[in-house]
Amino acid sequence: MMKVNENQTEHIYDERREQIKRAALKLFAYRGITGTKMSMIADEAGISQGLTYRYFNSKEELFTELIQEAMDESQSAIKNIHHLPSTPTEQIRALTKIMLDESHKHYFLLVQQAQTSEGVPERTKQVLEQYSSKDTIDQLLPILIKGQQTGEFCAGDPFRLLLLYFSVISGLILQGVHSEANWLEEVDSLMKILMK
Amino acid sequence: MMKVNENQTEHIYDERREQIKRAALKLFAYRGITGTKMSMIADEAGISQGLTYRYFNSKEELFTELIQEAMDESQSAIKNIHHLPSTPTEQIRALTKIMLDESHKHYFLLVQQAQTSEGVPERTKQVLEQYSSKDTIDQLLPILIKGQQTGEFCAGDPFRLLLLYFSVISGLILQGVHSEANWLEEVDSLMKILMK
DNA sequence: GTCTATATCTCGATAGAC
DNA sequence: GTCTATCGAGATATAGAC
Repeated sequence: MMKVNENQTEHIYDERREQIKRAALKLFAYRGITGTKMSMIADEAGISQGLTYRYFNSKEELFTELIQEAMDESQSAIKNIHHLPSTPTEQIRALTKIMLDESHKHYFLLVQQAQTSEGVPERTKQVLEQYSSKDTIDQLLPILIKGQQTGEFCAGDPFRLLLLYFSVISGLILQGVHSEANWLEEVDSLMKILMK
Repeated sequence: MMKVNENQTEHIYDERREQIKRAALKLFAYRGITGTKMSMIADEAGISQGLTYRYFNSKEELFTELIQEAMDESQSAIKNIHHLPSTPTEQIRALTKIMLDESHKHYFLLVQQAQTSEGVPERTKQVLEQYSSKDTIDQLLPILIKGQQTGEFCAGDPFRLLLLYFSVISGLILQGVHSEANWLEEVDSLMKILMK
């Protein structure tokens, strides 16, 4: 008969954890780990600074957990692409749109921040390497090669082409942060990089 | 007869200033202003931490001076493009190569960092706005429009096309930091964004 | 569970010896 | 001119009251 209460307590606990993570994601994505203070995260989440440490042992742990989530998220986005039964062009277009989409932006920004700035803790680097951009691209290689065979995509080293393409997308997301630009409408312009 | 000594002293002073600036540029570009500690800059320059303050009043001043320099540098790169008497395609290609070039990379990265991360001091923001990316693109508009008239470039809003293109370049530079990729060979792939 | 208070540390900036 | 020592602000992380 203790069960219900226990579950409820656990539920509240998880909720608060998520609340802190949402606040932290937003801040980390825009300001990086060194530029984000724990007090800012607490403010954004509407709780006291000290309480944050009841849910996360350190700033580093919080940051790393978010990176892990972001990686999982992008992995599953790529997995889903393969299940869409359409042309390579449409598959890449769909993935591009997901990446540029408002709801995924923070995650991609966070990873971008972590990969480019050097003030990242050792523990976090390990998570980043675990799913390297190389693996991500390896998964997309079959799609690109098929597109080259059908004549939709241009010739050239498929790996290098994909690396270029996704570097471009990542860069655009970062750039768009301030300019308020919405590159979603420019997907076709971007895809010209891959097209014949 | 004091003149010679005075000049020499001044020369040594300027040399050291440049030495600090070189060290700071490298660090700021990769780690941002909040991720870079004055002690790191001093280490990189091979001097003591305290000495840095004999040459710059504050970290902010050092950062802002570098931003100013980076802006001047990119402005003059764009000015020079107009004096090259060649086709629009060649002009844009030349500018792209300059931006991706090793020697300019740090400057472009620094500006990128400053424009995207939020922990930037107020004074620096003013310098950034002084030469906004809008002005930069405005200067290149005639080239793009000419290219559209000659049929080299694709149709579409010239401003939006250029903004997209230079966002792509900036993003690539950032992305390339760690992957050691050299996108110089990919200039033609990138320019497909603009081409017919 | 949550907040306030505080110990501890890190960093920017200054002071003073050489 | 340069270094070492140190101050003071602000941040992370902990402790203790409610």
